[in-house]
Amino acid sequence: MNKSVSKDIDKKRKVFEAATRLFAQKGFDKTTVDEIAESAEVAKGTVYYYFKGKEDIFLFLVEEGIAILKTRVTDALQDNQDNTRRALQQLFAVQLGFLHEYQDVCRIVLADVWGISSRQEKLQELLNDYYLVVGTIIEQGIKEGVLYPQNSEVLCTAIFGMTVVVALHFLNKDKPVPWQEIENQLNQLFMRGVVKPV
Amino acid sequence: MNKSVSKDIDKKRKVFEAATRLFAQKGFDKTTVDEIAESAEVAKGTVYYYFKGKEDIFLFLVEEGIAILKTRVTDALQDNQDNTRRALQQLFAVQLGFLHEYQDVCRIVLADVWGISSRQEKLQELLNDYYLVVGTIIEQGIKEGVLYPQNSEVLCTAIFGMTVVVALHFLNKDKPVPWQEIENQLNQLFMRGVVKPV
Amino acid sequence: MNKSVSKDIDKKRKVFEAATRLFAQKGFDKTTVDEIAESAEVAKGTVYYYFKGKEDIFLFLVEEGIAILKTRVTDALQDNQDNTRRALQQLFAVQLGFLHEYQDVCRIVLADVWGISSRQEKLQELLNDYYLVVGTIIEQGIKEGVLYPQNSEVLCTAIFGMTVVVALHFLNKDKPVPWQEIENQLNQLFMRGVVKPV
Amino acid sequence: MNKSVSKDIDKKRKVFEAATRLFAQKGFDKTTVDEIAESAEVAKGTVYYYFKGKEDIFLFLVEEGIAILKTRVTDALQDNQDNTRRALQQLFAVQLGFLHEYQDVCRIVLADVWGISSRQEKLQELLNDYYLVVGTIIEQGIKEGVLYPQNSEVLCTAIFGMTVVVALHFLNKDKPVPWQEIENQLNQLFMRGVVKPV
DNA sequence: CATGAATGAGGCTTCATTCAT
DNA sequence: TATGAATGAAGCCTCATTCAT
Repeated sequence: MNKSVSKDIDKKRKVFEAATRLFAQKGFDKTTVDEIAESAEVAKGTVYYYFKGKEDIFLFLVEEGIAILKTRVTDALQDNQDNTRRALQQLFAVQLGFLHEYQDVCRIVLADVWGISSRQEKLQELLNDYYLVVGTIIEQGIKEGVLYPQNSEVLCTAIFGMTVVVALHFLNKDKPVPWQEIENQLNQLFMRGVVKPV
Repeated sequence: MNKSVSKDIDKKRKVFEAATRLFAQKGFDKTTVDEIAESAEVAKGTVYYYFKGKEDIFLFLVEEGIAILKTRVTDALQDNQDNTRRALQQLFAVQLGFLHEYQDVCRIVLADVWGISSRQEKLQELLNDYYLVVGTIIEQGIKEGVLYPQNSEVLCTAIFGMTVVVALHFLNKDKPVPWQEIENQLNQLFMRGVVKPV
Repeated sequence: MNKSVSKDIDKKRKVFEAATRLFAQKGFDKTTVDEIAESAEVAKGTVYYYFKGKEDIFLFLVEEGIAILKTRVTDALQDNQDNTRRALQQLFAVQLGFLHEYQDVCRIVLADVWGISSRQEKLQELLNDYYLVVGTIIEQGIKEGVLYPQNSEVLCTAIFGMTVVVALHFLNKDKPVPWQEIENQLNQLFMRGVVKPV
Repeated sequence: MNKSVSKDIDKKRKVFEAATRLFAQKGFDKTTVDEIAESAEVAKGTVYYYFKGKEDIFLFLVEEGIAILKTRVTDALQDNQDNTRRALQQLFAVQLGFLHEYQDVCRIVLADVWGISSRQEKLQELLNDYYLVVGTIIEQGIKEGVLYPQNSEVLCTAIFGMTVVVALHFLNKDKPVPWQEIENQLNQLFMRGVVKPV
């Protein structure tokens, strides 16, 4: 009985994982349900037993992904509530770590967040939720005088954008990603910019 | 004869523009050739008279887009070869301007650039070409001692990522985009970071 | 044990009744086994425990329906063997009463009886059986000189057709069906036609 | 060029005729688009080039069928406006003639007019339209004192029902249908009933 | 040059049925 | 006796592409 229960979860998870892999590789539209089923080693009907449809898998997957990122970031920021400097450093670390672990989900999100279909609307909602979390810590830093005054919306989208694009760029290459170097450099960028003072 | 030639060019351009518009609105896959033809006010066969197929329109469009961006950036950098500080400022201005003017093309490219399948490879090649241009000026700046020493690949992908994601984020909202504010803020980020010195 | 037996019967009946309801509402093909199971408040497997399949439920239901009608008509006719006039009156009364009481079954049967494929053949056989019963009384009436000489096959199918179509027409409207008026009018039609003699 | 035009019409008509045949034989739900295409000797895509979908074919077919019947009946009734007796006789003749020619459409209508899905609603609307035409002549006959006073709605549905069911019953047999005998007998039914006066 | 009728491969989804428990 | 997870055949429909004119 234990076995059957674990098996059930197995099948749903297998579908879920196969879909993530394939969506990241080929995009939502180019991925067929047949491929998902085959890659998950279940019958096509099984996909529909656990999910209402292709769209449903997508949403499930993205929601879960962003939820995890949000949780991690929230936790990290809360642990450093009294130290904005450290909080920002943690932000980079957490985002890069997430990219490392969940690069597939990130690719999916990035590929679909532009455009205007209904699917994207839901996605942007989720992402905006996430920006809010980061925005809060930034505004707090500005109020405390730790950060220069500036538009927090610009800043947190910039942070997200640079982290993600840098990471995905390196992940696309065959060489191992210099995670530590990236993290350090982004931190430096934040601490002093890139242009030396005159 | 003059008339017929201008008409021909007209039809090809109309198809091209309709495709751009639709790809940006609904994505490559969700756009049908029927729609393109209708939106361009030509018969479906005409689309195939001027382009080899849907994919062909896409490539045409993307190549042209990136070529324009590359030209603009190259020009801007060359005009400021002796002043890295100004060159970087111009880089932001040009990138943001391009996003503003060609947001349709940008959406299309960006929606497709993050996967790892075959079509994306072509795209990434084009993008890497572009990174090279930007990388050159950065390395020069480092050598000249104007920029802090750092990995130029990280920096130029970071620049690209932050610009793009910020711009598209604001373009997706209904309000007008605060282009000037964004440009200033990204410049400041580069000049001094965001964290005040202790 | 008593309890379990009564329960069993309960479940089979519940499935049967749910199926009847749904078949009448949405037709055989548009009704799914899932719906039947849900509507009967049993698991899907249970449906297959009691019936060989969807088709089996259908046949069970139709056979039972026609059998009831046949019994009622036979009884009514036998009670009036010596009075053809009354027998015909009873025929209308019984048919209309049956349509009233079993309109679900009637809809199901009637929706399927007019094709010419294999399933319908079985149905038409059952119906022909029924026609025979009615035909007998008519022929007797003719022989006795109570009815005008005529083709009994035409007459009994006409009786069936007019009764059914009239009844279902009114059942499809939202207003209450004027059963008594219909019965009287059909009787009058048989007694004197609708056209006044010149 | 003439040829191509006639060919075009040909293809649409071929689809249309194949669908009619199959719907009548196996019912709407049991008929697949593949079968329609194959039976019409066109590619599956062609079916969708001319019709929006299976439902669309159905509607087209039924609308056309009922429209023809309505026209014929209207014409016949108008030709006998001053003679209700003859008008009724013509009504039987026209209905039976229509059943003879368009038995497929009739089967389809009959099979689908019961039940309550959206498809049927449209159908019942069409049929009610038809009843109205027949109802008018009946009411006129009553007003003129040619017919016995009675509910015209009951009468015209009864006429339709008996005609159709009788005709289809005989068409289902292998023997040739005794059209003349049926027509005469139904006329007699209307002129004097079936029961001799005491 | 330009057209649009015609195609057929391929995608998404539904659902009756089976079977291990 | 009763269940419900799992299946896969089969249906409907879309759409990029071709080709005769």
